[in-house]
Amino acid sequence: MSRKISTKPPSGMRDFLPADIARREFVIAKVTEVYSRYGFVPLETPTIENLSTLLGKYGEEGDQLLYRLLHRRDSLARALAADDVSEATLADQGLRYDLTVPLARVTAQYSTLPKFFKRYQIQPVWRADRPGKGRFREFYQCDVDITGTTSLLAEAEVCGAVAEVLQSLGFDNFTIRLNHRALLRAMIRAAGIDVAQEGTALVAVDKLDKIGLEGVVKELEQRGIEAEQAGSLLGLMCCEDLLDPKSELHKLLAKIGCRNLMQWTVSGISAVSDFSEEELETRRNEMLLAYLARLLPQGDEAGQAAVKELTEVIGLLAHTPAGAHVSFSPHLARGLSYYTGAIFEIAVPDFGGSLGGGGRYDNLVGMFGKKDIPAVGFSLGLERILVVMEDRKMFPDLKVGPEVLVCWKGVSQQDVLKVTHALRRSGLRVEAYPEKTRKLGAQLKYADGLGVAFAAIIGPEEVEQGSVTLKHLTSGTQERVALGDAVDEAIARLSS
RNA sequence: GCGAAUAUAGCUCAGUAGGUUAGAGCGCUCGGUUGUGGUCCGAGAGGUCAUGGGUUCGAAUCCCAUUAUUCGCCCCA
Repeated sequence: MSRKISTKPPSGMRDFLPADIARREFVIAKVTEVYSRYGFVPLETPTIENLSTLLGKYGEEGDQLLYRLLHRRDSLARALAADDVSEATLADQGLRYDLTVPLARVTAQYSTLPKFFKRYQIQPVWRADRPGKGRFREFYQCDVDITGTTSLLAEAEVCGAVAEVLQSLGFDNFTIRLNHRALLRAMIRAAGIDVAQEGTALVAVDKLDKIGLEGVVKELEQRGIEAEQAGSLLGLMCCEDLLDPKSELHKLLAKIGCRNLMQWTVSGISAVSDFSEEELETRRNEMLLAYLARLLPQGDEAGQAAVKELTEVIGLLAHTPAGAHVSFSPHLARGLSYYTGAIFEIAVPDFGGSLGGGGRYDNLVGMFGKKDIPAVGFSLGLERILVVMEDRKMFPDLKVGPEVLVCWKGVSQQDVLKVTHALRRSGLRVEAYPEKTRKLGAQLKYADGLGVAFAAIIGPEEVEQGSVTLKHLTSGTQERVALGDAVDEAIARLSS
């Protein structure tokens, strides 16, 4: 025996055994079916991209999580011999980090693509991240994107497609959270926070669900943002809570001494008054947007435009499968830096982390130095979906492997193959026991372990009369039938 | 990147006042005579106790380092 070598796959990466593949393919089949019905076409791009393609698209954090590939052969020797040897000089390529940037590259590269390129792409991506539950270093994303238009109909289409995928998989209580990059920026401005602090502020707010209001204020203070500004930001981002004078948020702002609190409360009352009581239930999103429009300075055109855009998107989404699931979430902030407009994220109850996310990115294609092409897309995380579906036992009984094992004794291997093929011609999934055994029992035991429904037993007598003995393993009953149509009938009879 | 815990058979785990030959369950192999599995009974194989060093007459057990895994923090699908 040679030295022991670890047989585990690398950390954060997995082997997909046959049963895993069955579940993955089940989900992928639904995804492709829905996406193609929405008019999306498939695309695949290389595992490896040049670092120049990848770097600078995902923000600083993202750049650090890239898997980088060393130069090869002579150029590696040259890189090592150079004066300044670092991660940056030793690598020139990397594994793709997502599917959006490769799409942007492809869109910039091929002028022959349709003006409105609707593509879906289901491939693995790699991130040199710390693995955890539902979090891997190699994982599949299922992306849909539409390039070439700023029309909000595109937003509605990608959200509708994603919602329909989730519905067809059996999810009913998911939420598509919706926000807007420009709105986030407007809220930060309105709170009196320096735009340079935007990134750090959003990171802190993103933790709201985890650490609570007080926690966010503390976190923001640690990052050099004063309590009052922090409070104002929270007031804007959680304005729904402002409508309730008894909410935690109200107490917090009062404690901090937020100057706007009184005026904001009044705006809230007036925003609510435009809607009937019934409408407040059904049109919560529109009401919140109307409220936010009052909270932001009227002169902030970018902010007001963002509110208007979101209102339109929500109006359009009402006519798609996403309509009932969309929820305007002003504190939603997504990490990737390339988003420019609407941003989305999918949440399901009792699962930390999202099933997917997306948004509009109008400047990404232009970063390749060609003309700007606007785009919007949505990405589903396949493993997240699988984790949740497994937890909730949402999979049907997926058949995998053969349904018949040919067991034999006292006959030639030629006879075994003859019968095996005859059974396969009936459309059955058939495996033949490959080795000669002394005991038939060993073969039946193997059949049991395989999980096949039937054993097809042949011996000299069966070969003689061109028949086969079919044994139904769960019931133990068996019949000897002639090869051919009689097999189908016997299988149906024994299965029932 | 920081903190904590864990590492014994293919799998799940027992096993400390340091003491012969390291155990169990499951799984695996063989047997309980002819062409019938699951249950039952019997037998067997399988471990340099993560790796390297130290303390000791003696280490799976105590100490140190390394590696890997898991869980928090950070960030994300």
